[in-house]
Amino acid sequence: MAEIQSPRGTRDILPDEQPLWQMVRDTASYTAEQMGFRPITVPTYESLSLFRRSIGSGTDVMDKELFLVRGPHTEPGKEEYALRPEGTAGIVRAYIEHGMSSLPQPVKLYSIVNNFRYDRPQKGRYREHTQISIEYLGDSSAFADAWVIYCTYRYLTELGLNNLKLIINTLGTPAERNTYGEKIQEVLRPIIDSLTGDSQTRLEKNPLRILDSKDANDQEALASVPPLRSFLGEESSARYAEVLALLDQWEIPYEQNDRLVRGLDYYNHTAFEWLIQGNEGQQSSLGGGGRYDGLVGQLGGPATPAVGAGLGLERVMEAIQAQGGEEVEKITPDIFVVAADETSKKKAMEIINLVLNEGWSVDTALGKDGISSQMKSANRSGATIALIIGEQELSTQSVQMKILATGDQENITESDLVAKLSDILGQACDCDNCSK
RNA sequence: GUGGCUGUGGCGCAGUUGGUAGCGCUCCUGAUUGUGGCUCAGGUGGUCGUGGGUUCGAGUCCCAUCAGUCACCCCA
Repeated sequence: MAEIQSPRGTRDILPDEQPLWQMVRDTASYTAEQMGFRPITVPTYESLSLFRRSIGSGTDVMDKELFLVRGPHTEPGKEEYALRPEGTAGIVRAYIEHGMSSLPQPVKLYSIVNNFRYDRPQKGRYREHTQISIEYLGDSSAFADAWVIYCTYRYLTELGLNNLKLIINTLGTPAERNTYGEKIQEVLRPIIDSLTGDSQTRLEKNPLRILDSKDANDQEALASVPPLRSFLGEESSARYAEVLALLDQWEIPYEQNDRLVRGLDYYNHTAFEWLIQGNEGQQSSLGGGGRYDGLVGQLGGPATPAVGAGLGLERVMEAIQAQGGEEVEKITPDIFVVAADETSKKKAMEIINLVLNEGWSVDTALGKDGISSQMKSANRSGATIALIIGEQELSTQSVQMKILATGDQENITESDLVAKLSDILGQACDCDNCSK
């Protein structure tokens, strides 16, 4: 055990995992941009008050999971910052600060953000995790909701994930939400003693959150609470129906769930969550989102309707791994250059320069002496071709070209080298994204 | 924040009733001073998570602590 370890709840993604990790990230960016979302980068930490005003106290994220940031001379209560626990608040802050409300609406933004929550770590739950956060601002239509969901759907299916499940609900307008909250209080207050401690606290602070309690007694008590749907006005019901109809048209399967509330306070109308089925543990949620029409206004901007989503990229990666899917090839060099002795190393360095300029990837172990150990390195590097240079080659202006997989070797004059390498590497590599 | 289980070389593991810390893989060297994979031989690497305690003696027993993991809570 090393003396110094990575901080609790953080993890390293090592070189072997990087091809998959980068593919997960790149596909996220690609899908978002393909669907009109433009990239934005915002700071890793923001004013504490930003999160206080957006996420809302009474949520776990604010009450017990925030990483606070202070300067060495910060007076209490002044200049307080926090590492972001989620991406939306910072992006909305930037939208307001840079006057994006006077851009043509809607404004569609996305960002890949690392988020921090001071949770107790567990499989699939880290104190630092990465999300793609997509935000569709300035459009109140049901179509915007569907577009955001469609984007997340396309992303997840593009990665080859099956066993996906979309659950969806509507929370109605803030007024309808409040009315419903009061109804919950009215029904549950007389039997408050039968609820869990958490639910008792929530009954006063945030009654809707009781809905997704997993406790059997809580669920039993909730049976006598009418569904939220029965409190919706005609407009809200019609809006919800329209969202569902749009999902049907894109053939996105979903499951309605009256109890889906989500942990952040700013949602209204549509709320949704993506689950991965199979590992029915608690960490089956890949992410989710919803409409947050009040948020821009709450943060001091002009009243602006908006909808967004966030997906946890570590969980997406783990879901791919769990499916055993998506072979991502290890990154290996095209060419490995070997020099037999000191004088050959100079020529080897020229050759390296030449083939790098041609765009091939190169590795070498010129720090090692001896052809044998260099060839060993060449083999382990996974290179397609080894180029070997020694006294004989120097005197004949040539190199030995060896195909490592077969062991075939031939002597090539330097002037033919590039053409010959093109032949072989052109055949050997048929991927789209390599440098050739 | 609550509860269960687990911490032994880089990785995966063994270690009997307390009595000199081991194996496999990896890594390094050599057989093979102009050619890798296979094979064989040798070698590096551990104050047994950390700190106390019991004992003549602790990887092993006790306590604490840290970390991992699982389940709550909640989320991504």
